[in-house]
Amino acid sequence: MSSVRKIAELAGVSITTVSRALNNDPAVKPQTSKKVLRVASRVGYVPSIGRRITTNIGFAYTQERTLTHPFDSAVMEGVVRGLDEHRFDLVIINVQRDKRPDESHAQFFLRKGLRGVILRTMAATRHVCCTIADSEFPHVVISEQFDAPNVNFIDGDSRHDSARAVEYLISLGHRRIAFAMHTIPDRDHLDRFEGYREALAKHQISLDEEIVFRYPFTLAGGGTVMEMLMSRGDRPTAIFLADPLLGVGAVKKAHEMGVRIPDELSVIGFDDTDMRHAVHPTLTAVCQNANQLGYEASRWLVRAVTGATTEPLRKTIPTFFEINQSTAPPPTRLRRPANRGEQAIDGTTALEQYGKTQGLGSRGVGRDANIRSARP
Amino acid sequence: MSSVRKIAELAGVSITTVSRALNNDPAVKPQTSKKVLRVASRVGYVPSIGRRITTNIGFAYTQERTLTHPFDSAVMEGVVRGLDEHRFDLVIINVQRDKRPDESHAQFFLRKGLRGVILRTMAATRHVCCTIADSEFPHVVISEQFDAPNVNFIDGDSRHDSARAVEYLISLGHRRIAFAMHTIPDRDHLDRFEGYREALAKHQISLDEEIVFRYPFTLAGGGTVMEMLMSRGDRPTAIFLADPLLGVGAVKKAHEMGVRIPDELSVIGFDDTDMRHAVHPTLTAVCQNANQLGYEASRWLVRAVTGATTEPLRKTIPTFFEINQSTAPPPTRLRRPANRGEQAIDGTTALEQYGKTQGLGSRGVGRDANIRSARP
DNA sequence: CTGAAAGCGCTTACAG
DNA sequence: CTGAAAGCGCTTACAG
Repeated sequence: MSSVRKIAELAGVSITTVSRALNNDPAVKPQTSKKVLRVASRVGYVPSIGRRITTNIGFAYTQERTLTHPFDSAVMEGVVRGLDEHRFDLVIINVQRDKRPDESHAQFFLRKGLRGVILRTMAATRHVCCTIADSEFPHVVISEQFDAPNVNFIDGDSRHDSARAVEYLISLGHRRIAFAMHTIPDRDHLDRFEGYREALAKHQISLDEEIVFRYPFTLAGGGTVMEMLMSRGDRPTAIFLADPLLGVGAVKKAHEMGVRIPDELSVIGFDDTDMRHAVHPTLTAVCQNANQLGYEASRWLVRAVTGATTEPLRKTIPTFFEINQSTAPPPTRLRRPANRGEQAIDGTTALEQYGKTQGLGSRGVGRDANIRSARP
Repeated sequence: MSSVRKIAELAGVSITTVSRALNNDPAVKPQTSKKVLRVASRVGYVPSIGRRITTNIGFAYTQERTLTHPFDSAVMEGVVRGLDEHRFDLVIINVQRDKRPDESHAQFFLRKGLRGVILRTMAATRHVCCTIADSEFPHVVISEQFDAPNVNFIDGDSRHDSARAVEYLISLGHRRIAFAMHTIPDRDHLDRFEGYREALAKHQISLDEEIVFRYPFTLAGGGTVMEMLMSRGDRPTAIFLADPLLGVGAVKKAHEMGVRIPDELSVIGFDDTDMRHAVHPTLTAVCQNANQLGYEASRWLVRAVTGATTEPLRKTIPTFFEINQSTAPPPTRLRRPANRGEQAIDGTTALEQYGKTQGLGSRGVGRDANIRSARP
């Protein structure tokens, strides 16, 4: 509903200056431009076509696009579903390609006619999200977390359940546990790494950087991880892979190499959707609902831009830990005490014991009776 | 570049009438409206914001959205990649939700400010694509084929290779071969079914509708297919699943049920991306590059709307047939003559023989030396 | 059912 | 570096 006229009024300048600021005219004094853009973002300005108003929400990456990753496609489906409720559309935009070097992000989004933007980011470009938040342009960051109070975000906290997953391996008797993550980490992968470190530290197992693998999150990447893992002299008895494609690729390669899961090697994966069920044995995994992240993000965003809410979005959705068939005690010859003063026990019994400590019967450990984490 | 003014001139009406026609004002005589809209589509009208012009291409389903299917996410990635070259953006629109009942598709797209549209459709809604083509609105249909000369499309012809795949099974000695496809078929699935029928007919094997399965294209759907298949008294020795998720889900369930692939059951899948490599054994599969379909579709479309080309798009990309480890001769007790007058032979030999008839050495049959189909 | 005219939204040459 | 004014794009009340 806000026109250049209204912004001009609020910012105390002429409509000419507003138009120039929005279009990044270098003639405008930076200070004036900044003021205008802030007002424009705040009142939710969108260039209108005649009397009509656009209903476009942007989907932007601060780094490379990863559209085909199961996480992204699930997020996008959820986003589109959330937009349905207010009849908004999703525009996939390319910031690197289209943002002019001398233009701010908010300016760029306004120029594109966007009402708001959903951001995907990685650790190295988190600061871009803060800049956007500072400009007051309506936004939600998916899958990162921020201390700055003006950044809207929604994420899944996988650290707690990652630690829990690794502790589960330790409880089964594993002491030498490998870890795999994406080459370029995002918050999620770092969280999972942090959970892994935490669990090891808690049980006085020292972290061996030699068995922390960083490969692209593809099936092939997972295959390479498995090859690297099994080629070692001091072979780990378990691995936690912090990404669905890494997990599936690793299991596939294990089959090819004749590595029996879970008899010879226990594998814990991570799942954003249902990929843990694609392989055999079904992966024990830390899971999050990526579709829900997208849905809640976009639902909040349309409500924010339509004025239906003025609350910020700062939400963390719990993940859950699901025990399936890819984990078991380590092979007997490699078994060691699980904890100080506690002898490692026969595989099935260990599994049953874990079930019992969780308040489940011995039959409760398995796919149909998932152990879901409580928040700490 | 075309304004209401120009359209008015070309259509021989006032700009008022043009505006009304574009906005679906019921006061306009249907005949006048149709004429105006045709001119608007033809000259590539887009409502402009001030002096700027939108660069949005729509992505629309004529039926339900299937965004998370590997085919769709690969297509979308390719589409976005193709748009990069001319700095266009992709808007995911929802026709069912937003198109007013009394509004034409072209009207709807124009109102949304789209320069062109990429269409995904199923067999039951093919006619919508024809209507859109008749309105002369810039479009490409992905993965269907049309006789009408004004419909632009790009598809992969999977019929030929589907027949080839089934013939390969027959050459291995299989006579009882099941088939699985999505509940609501699109052109692709029907093509694959047609290929299956063709191959059976060619070898005088009668088609048994009892072993033609129709389930949703999900992992769970594939699992159900496998359960249904194995619960039969007259168990088939092979199955061709016309969808990647059906294939992966079926293999997973086979593992769970203890069905050995390919010893007890040969499985041929279909792959749009690289999912055949996600399972063990790697699926013998008919494959197409969905990413390329998307890329070529959007690349042509932006060239068409920017006037860089005036050629129509009517392209069929060949699929290819890749032999991997999920296929072998049927179990001995079930083996029957592969063809009239030709005795079935020992498994390995049959495989080698097929390799030889294809001009490959006996080592040539396998993942690293794919048999790619020539067009007929 | 159609159009001339009024009027808002936006941008841009011109003036300061 | 900024603004008043001209002017295009579009829509809509008003007239016929």
